[in-house]
Amino acid sequence: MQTDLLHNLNEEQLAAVTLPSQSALILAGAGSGKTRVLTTRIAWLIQTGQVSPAGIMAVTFTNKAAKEMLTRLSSMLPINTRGMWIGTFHGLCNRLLRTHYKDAALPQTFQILDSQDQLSLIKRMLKAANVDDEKYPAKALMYFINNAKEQGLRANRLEPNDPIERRMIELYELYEGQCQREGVVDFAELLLRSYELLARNGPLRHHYQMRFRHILVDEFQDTNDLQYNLLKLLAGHDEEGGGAIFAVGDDDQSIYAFRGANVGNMQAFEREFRVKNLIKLEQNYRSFGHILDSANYLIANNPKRLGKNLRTDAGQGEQVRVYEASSDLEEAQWIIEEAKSLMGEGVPRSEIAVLYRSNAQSRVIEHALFAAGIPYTVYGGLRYFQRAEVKHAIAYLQLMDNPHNDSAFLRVVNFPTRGIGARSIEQLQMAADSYGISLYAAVPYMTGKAGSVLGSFVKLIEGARFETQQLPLPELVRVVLERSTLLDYYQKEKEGAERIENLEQMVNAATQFVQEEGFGIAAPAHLGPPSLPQAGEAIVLDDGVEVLDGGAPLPSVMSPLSAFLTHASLEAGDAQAQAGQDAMQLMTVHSAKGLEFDAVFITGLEEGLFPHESSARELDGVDEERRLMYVAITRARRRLYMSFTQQRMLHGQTRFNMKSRFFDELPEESIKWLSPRVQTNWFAGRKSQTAWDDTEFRNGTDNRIAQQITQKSAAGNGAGWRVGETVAHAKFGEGVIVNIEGGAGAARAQINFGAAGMKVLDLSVAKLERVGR
DNA sequence: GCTTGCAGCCTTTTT
DNA sequence: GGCTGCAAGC
Repeated sequence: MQTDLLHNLNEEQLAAVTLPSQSALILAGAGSGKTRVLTTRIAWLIQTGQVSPAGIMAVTFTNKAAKEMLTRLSSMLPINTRGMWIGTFHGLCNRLLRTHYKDAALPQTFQILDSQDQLSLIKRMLKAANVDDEKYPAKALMYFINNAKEQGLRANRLEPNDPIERRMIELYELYEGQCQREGVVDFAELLLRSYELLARNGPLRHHYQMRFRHILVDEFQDTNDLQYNLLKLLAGHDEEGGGAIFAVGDDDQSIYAFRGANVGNMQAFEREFRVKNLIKLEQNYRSFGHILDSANYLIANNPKRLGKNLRTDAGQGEQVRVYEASSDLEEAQWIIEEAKSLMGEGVPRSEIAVLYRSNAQSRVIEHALFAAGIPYTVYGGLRYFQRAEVKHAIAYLQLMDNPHNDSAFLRVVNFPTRGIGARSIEQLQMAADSYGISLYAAVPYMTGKAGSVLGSFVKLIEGARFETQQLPLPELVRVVLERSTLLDYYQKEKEGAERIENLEQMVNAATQFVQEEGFGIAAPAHLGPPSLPQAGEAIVLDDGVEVLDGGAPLPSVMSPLSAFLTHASLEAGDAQAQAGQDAMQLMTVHSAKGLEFDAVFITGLEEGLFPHESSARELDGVDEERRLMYVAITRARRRLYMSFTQQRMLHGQTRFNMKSRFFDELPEESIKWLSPRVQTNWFAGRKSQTAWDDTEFRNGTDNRIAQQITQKSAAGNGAGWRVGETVAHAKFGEGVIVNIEGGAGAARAQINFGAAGMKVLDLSVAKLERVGR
């Protein structure tokens, strides 16, 4: 088995896997065996004795990817992978901070806020500080804070440009204080704290630099600046004797710039680490020729690429089938017809995927599938650990582990109701504020009825904690579910059955967690898995304090409860649970990344939707949309469908979109148009247009901008102007009327002037001319 | 303290 | 169109 390690690799893959111990960049195209190269590289390094399992760190972006890597690795090598540093950025940072919590100035039981928690903490804070939430919306502040953190900036290092920003910075500072008091940490904080810990603590940094000789990074194009800097620190980039970084990525699949990912990190890495070996994996093992040609043609329209062309030995295969529907309903109907015939040809339902740009598009398709009685799964719904009832139960557990978590306190102090109203909480909040302590700690200062009711809540928590001290985690969870009366509460609810089920599922989740992480296994967990070199090596820090090396498995640094709570925040529980059911797959293009299917439908290929209208406003926005389209195309193995529609209901309005510009960027010979030449009588006065006849796109002034025409009954409105009509304005040039509002006489028109932007003009004042077409 | 109704929201997503 | 969050009313 082990000798076969390098057997089935192609030349490029082999070269990448067996590179010398230097930093390297692997440009891995879609379907080129990227994960395979990563895992084989790790196995090869270990097998050839270049490094021990403890000397490897491998970072991914999702838990799923990390799990996949671990599974494949253990099938390649007879080693116990538990305790190896393979995980997500956040997971590994958590591990580091748990081990060195004192040096990171965190309480031992610090808890992790997910985005929901973070937002509600900010809202609560803004309210308490009497901040005008019109002027400083919680979401905007959250965005501001996360953004700053992702650039490695604390409040005291930010320079305000205006009074608003000055206030934002103050609020950022206030937020940090609140988190510190509560002993909670948001996602970005996990990374920033880790970065600061290593940056400030020389011996600790040095220790990890010496330990991790090989750092492997998956999806490198998705790293943000903070992550990149953390990697630089760990690899000892500026210092002597640093380790090697093996970065794998694909600039063409960078689709997360909107959340801070910086593709530029790839070039920066190449430059800063003086990468000698840039290897391209261009052999594709997934798709047939016409599909790959389409992807290659399309992406060639992007400037600023590192450059790469996928090829296949599989032959041309079938052409890409394109369909123009008359409406979104009809588009859905067509998908079903085609899917049925695919199933008739023996394609399993789970091998048929329907992709769309935004979640809102799924509804119509779901309706149609439901009516047709075809089983389907929608990805991207509410995840297990985010469900309200589960969050409630988690909050009880959080309070037992860290009572100063105010968010958890507020969530359940009166749920199920126990007569603690808004007024009591207000008083409690005041007491807490005046002493600068948590709500929980402030309870003893309360008097009267409120005092006694709150007191009994505290007793409930303390009692549960005492009672469960010696119990294994799953038992503990069960006891808490009962003592909190959550189960009773939902038993009485009419619609509570599913919630009860979810709560009981928590006991199972705890059982599974304990098994997987090795809590409560007969052999003392702190000794680590047998095949791993002793990971709990002691490090002596500056202050003479000895700490364990962070490579120690979780059971030696955390209580089962703390660890379980961490797991709940870091791993939203992708328990889509419907596994086993053979169902068609519905998802956004974003969530399809990394997956593949025999047949793929890319739907809603319309200007304004895909590329999305908001992308026009962003720098290089359309390029990112094109990469998104590239990702979508390369999901398909054998058959690819694309569709667009003349008319679509979105946000309660009917929109008439042009077909996507991306169609113009595909190779003609790879495309097969399925729809007949449909006459599209959008509105009188406009030449009817054939769907795929490009001449109008190419010759028109710029019809691409003339999108999204909102249908309104324009008749009788504003001096006979019609929605959709092309007009000319002395200053703004040519534009298309997008909307008309107000009655006759006081009518205004919203007009898209393309380059000059969207304007609202008063029709009785503006001098407009009709442009005959 | 709970239910009801209305205004405002709406790109993509993981941790 | 449909969901969420908040305020008014019972």
